Amino acid sequence: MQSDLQRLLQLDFFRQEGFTRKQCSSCGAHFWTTDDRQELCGDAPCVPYSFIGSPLGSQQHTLSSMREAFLSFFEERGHTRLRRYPVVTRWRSDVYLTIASIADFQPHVTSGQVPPPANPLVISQPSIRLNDLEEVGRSGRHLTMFEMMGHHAFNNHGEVYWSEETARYCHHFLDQLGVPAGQVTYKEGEWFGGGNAGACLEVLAAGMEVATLVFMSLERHDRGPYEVNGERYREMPLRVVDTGYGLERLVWLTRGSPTVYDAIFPSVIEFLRRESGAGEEGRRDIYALADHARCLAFMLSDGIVPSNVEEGYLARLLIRRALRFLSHLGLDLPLFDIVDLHVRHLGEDFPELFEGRETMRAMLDKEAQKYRSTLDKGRRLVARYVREEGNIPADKLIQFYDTYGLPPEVVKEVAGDAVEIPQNFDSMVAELHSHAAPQTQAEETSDFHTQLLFYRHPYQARFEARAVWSGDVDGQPAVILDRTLFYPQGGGQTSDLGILEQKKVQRRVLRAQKRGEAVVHVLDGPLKKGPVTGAIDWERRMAVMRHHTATHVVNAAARHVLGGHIWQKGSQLDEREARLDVSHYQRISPEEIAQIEREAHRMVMAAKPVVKSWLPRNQAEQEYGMRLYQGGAPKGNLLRVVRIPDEEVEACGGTHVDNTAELGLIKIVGTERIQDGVERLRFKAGYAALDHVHGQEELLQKTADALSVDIPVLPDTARRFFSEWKQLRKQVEDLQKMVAEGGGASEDHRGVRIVTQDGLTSAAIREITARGDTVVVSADSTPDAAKLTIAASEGLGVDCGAVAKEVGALLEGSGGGKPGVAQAGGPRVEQLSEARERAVALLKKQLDAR
RNA sequence: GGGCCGGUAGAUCAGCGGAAGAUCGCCUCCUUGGCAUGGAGGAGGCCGUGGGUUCAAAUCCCACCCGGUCCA
Repeated sequence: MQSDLQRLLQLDFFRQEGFTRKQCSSCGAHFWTTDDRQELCGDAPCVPYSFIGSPLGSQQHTLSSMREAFLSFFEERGHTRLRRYPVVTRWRSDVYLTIASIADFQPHVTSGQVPPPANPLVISQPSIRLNDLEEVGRSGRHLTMFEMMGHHAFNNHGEVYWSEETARYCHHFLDQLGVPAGQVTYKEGEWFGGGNAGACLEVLAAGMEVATLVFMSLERHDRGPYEVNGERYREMPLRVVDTGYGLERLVWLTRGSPTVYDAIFPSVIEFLRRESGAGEEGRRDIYALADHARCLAFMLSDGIVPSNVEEGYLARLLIRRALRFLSHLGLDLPLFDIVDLHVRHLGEDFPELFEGRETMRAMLDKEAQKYRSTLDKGRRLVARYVREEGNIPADKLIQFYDTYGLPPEVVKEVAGDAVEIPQNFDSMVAELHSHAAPQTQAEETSDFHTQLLFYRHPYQARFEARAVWSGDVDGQPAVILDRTLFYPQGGGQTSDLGILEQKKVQRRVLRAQKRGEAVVHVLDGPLKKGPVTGAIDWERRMAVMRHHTATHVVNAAARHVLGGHIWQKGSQLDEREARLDVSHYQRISPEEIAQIEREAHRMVMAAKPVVKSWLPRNQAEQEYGMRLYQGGAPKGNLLRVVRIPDEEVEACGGTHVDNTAELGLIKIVGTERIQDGVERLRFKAGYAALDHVHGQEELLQKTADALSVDIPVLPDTARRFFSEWKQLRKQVEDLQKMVAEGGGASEDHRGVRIVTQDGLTSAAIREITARGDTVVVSADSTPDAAKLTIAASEGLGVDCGAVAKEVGALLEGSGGGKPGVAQAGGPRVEQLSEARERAVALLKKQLDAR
């Protein structure tokens, strides 16, 4: 370890409390202990758990009592208690799930951009880590979801507290729990993650790590003087106390049960044991199932929708694992029932879990149903493969997994000895997907700053400004202005178009785009530095503003109609149309679309103001919650908040109308499924919506005209025409058979009937030849192509293919087929009758030659 | 976001350049006192949509729509 970092851990506190610094005789790590005889660091694997069967502490805790003990301990010592954050990270885009309490404050607070919501603060943060998934249930201590209790101090301008106080708090807290000081060791270490690093103390009690005290003081820098885990770091101005106490582990410590699962949700374990009747062999499945269900309770109620992408995929992964455990245990009950056990249990401390329970049930049922059909389909596939091909090679096994989602164990169930699962299956799958990491685009910067006039003056179309830079962008002339009304492309909203004028020279603005703090206007001709007059295409801007406000309205309407799990997953809008992608677990039905439209119009007709304001991030979050982050994770401390009172609040940088009444009409024109779990709503507002309705009416009218009926009877008429068409097609075939049987155009040749009848369908031809001893020649033509079908009953010894080949040449085309049936064709329509005669002649010749 | 797979009768699927098939289900009749079963016959297909290649496309190519699946 770096000596500078190490020095930080040589605390006066340790000396005052009678700790001595030792080096572990097993792993070599330095640690602090009050027990002179202690030679080992106290961490796994050097030391085994010693609390199982002999718990530590003065009382046995529950999750609830331990959490409260921790939070109030720090509250009493000047910390502000914060509510938990969601387990899905709406406020940041670099990770999907909240993996630690400090994740709540990254990157905005830890980078110093945003002040902490309180300082110092204490929180118990439900956190999800899926990296040791296969250990869950097996090891007795791994959990997919756990609460990380943390007290944090952000030492920016003034010092709040640092390592001495942090260690002291920890010591006192453990003391208050009744954990004897002699059982606790503090192991020195270094910590890194999320671009930061620092020294840390691992707090070990009875062989288990119960907390980590991190002193985050470094940030990544290419030429920094520190090296941690192979990366360079330098000191940063903000020093952060980042502590993480494992709630579940502390509870376990005070209960001394065989596993952490028995300690924290005994009633769920008990239920599963009773229902499944499983003994020792079902232990692992029961533990893992109970764990996964608890994790899912948080994931789903925090708004994750199972999907094949992003965090939704992680939820699906857990759901499918849980379903497999269910079936291993022979339990025939909905997964929701087990999740609900947790919800009812946890609901006292997290009442929000109760909301959206029905949605949770619907999503879980849907997933179970999907998984069942995937497995059914896969099993049939495997069974057929084994039947037809025999053994399943490794690459086929991988294909079953990768393409059809069939885990190898399921393949094994069906295939038995016909398959062998390779040891390195997982890495073979990984190999399949190894490809270059997507290149991250470097953010463009600029020395210039453009004042954005459209926020203050959203209804202004003309402005005066100065061109402060003139040059080329991607080979096109462009200028940067000191101030502009042109909205640069961003946040899903298209760029404004319009005109820039300078001394009678007019240039069209082809697009405006952001470059750092500047707005670059790309032009159809060059302009010089100096004063310019600008005018944006006002009708277009107004249409865009309508679409943007309509997007917020539709988002709120969709949430009202479909449920609280609806989150914006993206949006795109211009003057013609808006597209809003939302998280949802099934296709949106036409009825729901109608309801959403209706709900949207309720907001339009209520003529609600659209209020825009700039708020500090903490204030905005406090007033409006995480719902703000619909469009992704904005940067910086100051957020622009667009609010439709009582309906919708979003952090959004786009241009909006002042009142929902200005939207006029909102028409949803289509839905698409972008991915599993993400539905796209396409809609139009204002004149664009009206134009769309007119277009639809015109289509209807044209269709009605084509059928010479009135619009109201159109569906019936179309249905009638379609069924009549099918009926007539059948009749034609039947009549053709009858006509051909009647044999007006047939002759006998050496006991074989030769039928020449044009325009026969293939069904008729087959019928005719089925009688035996018959050959058929049937011609067909369009204005620019001629076709001849030649067919013969079985066993006549003629080769229709040869005939077709020769006749095709006559039509300047080609032909071929099987002996029993063949086609010939070509462009020479006028040669058709000659070709027909030739075909008959050739067939006769063949019959003669038999 | 990327990769792979698929869309054919009500269901499950085969066919993968030369006449749209199988199994189950459905309908009618026969066998039976009735049911299960057995037998005979029959109905049911814009071969996802739109372009293209070809004498000829369910089949090959392109685009789109719909679905499945794995990875980040």
